[in-house]
Amino acid sequence: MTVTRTGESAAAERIRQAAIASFAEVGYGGTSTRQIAKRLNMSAAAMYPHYRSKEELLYAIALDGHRGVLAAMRAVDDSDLPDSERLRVVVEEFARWQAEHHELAKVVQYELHGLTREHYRTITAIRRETTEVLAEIVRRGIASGEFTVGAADDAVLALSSLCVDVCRWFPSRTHRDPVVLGRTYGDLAIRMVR
Amino acid sequence: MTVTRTGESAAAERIRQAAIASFAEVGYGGTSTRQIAKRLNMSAAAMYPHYRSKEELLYAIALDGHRGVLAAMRAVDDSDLPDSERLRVVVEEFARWQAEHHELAKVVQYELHGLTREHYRTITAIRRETTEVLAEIVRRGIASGEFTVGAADDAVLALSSLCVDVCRWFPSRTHRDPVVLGRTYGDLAIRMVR
DNA sequence: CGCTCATTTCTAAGCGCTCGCTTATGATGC
DNA sequence: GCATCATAAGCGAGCGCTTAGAAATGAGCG
Repeated sequence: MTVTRTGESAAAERIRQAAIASFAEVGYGGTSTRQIAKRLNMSAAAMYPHYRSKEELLYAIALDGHRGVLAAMRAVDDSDLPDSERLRVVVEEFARWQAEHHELAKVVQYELHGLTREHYRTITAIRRETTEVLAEIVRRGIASGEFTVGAADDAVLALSSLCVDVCRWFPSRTHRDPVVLGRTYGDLAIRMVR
Repeated sequence: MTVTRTGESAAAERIRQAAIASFAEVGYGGTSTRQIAKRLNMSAAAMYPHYRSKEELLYAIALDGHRGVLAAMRAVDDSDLPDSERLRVVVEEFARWQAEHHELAKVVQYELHGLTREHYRTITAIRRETTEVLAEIVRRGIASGEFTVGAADDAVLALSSLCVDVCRWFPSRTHRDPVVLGRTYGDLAIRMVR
């Protein structure tokens, strides 16, 4: 997941990683471009050949993160599975991803206020696709009678909330393993809708 | 809930409210003391007779918020109720509070990185008390056999997550009424543990 | 009620520092 | 030898916070 993407220099990747760490720790507004550079023993201006501004750096991170979680969920979503199993697997992966990438996830979930209006819109469009993955499963489960929960929208909202919030506290004294956490949350998800 | 507290000037209250709005919108690091003053048509220095620093202002807000949600939950917690009803009422109130005070809640949940180490410790101590309110209910429900969920700790974590995350997205197109949201979340909570 | 006086809370100005970002220029590698 | 990526230096603006002093406030008292 820290694989260098095609068409991107290793330095750009390192800058993004340093920015993620700092944004997650003290927020976008609380991070200066000089702090990011310092983490890499670079000069303060070294970022600008790779990202034209601090906002573009945030946008690149947000785009990467949102695409990452969407791809991860779609990769494990299998419409041939029984509805309960299908939901379990997807929630497992959602929660696991938030734990595994908790710093990136923090930026993705809490620091978007630093984006321009246009960039923000692009990001929320991807977010809607992520929600839709869960929504389709829940709607089908209700239609088939396998889920007994009343309102599909509310259940989807709650399931998303549950998973998203992982990045706020992970890791904790009691939870350090993303896979174990995923299994726990997968179980709780099924309890909630069935 | 916006009642002026004893021993506090009206100006201090107005400054806190302006700071909450700005911290919630662009983060603690993204807010300058001049921006807070501007919202009140005050000079930039007007804050300092009331709060000795920007960090003390954040601390006052965080303290107020954490005490508020703890008091709200304790006020509705009734140990004579059946475990399910008891849990429902408390979760209802927790979720409702996060929705009702979503700006304050955002600061309380996401901006604590601006606190000194010592202030942070004081805050997390209050937070543990809040978790404990839920934990006692869940543990008792499991002991009595009314709840079938396996791990009490995991269930408490998930219930907290569910409620805390409300402040991240509230209000939305589909959810604007804190009381209605509370009822929805109360139901989902019981489904999760029973 | 009107008046005084100490205290509190405001404003204008500004200190030293850091901010995001640009420029000019030198090093690096296909 | 040309594009790419780094650097040091620095621009104008804004940062948290302090100071000096003016205005507002409220208690005590004739």
